[in-house]
Amino acid sequence: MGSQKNANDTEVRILQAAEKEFLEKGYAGAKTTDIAAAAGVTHAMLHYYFRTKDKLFDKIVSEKIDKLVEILLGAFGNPELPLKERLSEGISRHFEFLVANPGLPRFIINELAMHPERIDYIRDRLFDKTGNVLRGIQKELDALPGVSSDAMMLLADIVSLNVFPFVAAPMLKAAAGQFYADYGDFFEKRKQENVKTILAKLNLL
Amino acid sequence: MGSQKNANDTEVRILQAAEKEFLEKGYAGAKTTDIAAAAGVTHAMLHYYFRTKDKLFDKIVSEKIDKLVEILLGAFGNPELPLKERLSEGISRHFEFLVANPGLPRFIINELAMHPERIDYIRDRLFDKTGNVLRGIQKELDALPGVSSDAMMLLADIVSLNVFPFVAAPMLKAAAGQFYADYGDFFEKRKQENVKTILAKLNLL
DNA sequence: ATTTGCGTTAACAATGATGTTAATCATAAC
DNA sequence: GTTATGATTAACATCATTGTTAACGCAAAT
Repeated sequence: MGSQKNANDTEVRILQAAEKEFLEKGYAGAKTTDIAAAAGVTHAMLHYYFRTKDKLFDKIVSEKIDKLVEILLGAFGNPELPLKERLSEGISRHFEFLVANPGLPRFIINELAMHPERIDYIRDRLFDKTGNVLRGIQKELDALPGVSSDAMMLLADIVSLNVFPFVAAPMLKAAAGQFYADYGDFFEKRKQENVKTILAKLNLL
Repeated sequence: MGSQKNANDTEVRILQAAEKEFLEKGYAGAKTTDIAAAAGVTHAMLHYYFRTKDKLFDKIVSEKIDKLVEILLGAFGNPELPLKERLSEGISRHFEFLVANPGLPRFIINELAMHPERIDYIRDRLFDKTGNVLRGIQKELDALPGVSSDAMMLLADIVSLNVFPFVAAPMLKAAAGQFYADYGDFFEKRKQENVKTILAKLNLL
């Protein structure tokens, strides 16, 4: 099958440009013409490959949700480790994933706020599996002396603490700038702090 | 000075409709015609009172930022209370403010992500004053036995824990639904949990 | 070398969104 | 009751955005 110049290369270039635009500006803020321009093609190509803006957006969303699900399961789903290591390593891995994908949480949050139906897609992929992970962690929590904790709450704690610095980056950047010379300092310290916060709560320090 | 029917009433109706639309859909997603329709007037009125979509949006953003600043200072800025009460009451007040304004955090977060310049506006109103509050809290933290903590980090912890349930509401709703009969249960428990998390971290329980 | 077929483009069509303007209406002031 | 004024509307103008289509080009297959 022949092609003029790039063929399938342009398809991925459009996808990459679309990802960047959608993550930065959201569905309504991103314009198909801008995406095409950033990909270096006419915007007709975008329609040629993906038919509509919606379909293109859908593709990005699903891909990103899958990635998110994968990392969450991977980070906390290792039942070999003792609880303390399982949690501290899980928190760190989750945080580092966010460092590598800083725009992702805000994107997902907004998408779910606009289209709550899509939560079903997440539930199907995530909660069946996390259900087991959470029940496993719950068992270990119940065995902890002097602490009554709830695995669901704990997961909410962890995700809250880890995600917030990324969704609120500009605000924290300004706030941290008053106390930290370098924003990178603040960020790195933040990861350790979150581990500390969770372990302290469980009396595991 | 005469008027046809409502006069200044329509101005506030437009503002209310605009607030709702902008909070729900963001700047790009909200349409001036929809706002006008929701306010029960022609969209020409919107331009008559506010000239442009941008100016209207600006008005909402500034108002909301002011409100946010006010609540943060009010919640944690009482130096009469001992640290433990100051924190637990601050966390609760902040959380309850969010219950009453659940869409606000996502709105502010997105606005700042799109227009980071506006952080200057926040800094001018907030950080001069929070600087003092934070330094005051820091002094008390330094006096705590066996804990080395950082007021800036502590504030980040608190805001993270409190804000996340609201920005990630659909996700948490689905997740909590697996473990809690009622989402309201989860939510109320969450407030207490956040107080507990912070106090545990400071060994104040 | 002709045909076939996908990739690509430019131009166009249609719709939607923002912003403007001239005319109308209601009310208060005189 | 006439006038003056601000509020309101309908209609319009303009521009941006999404989506389509017809023509063109390249490369491989025959």
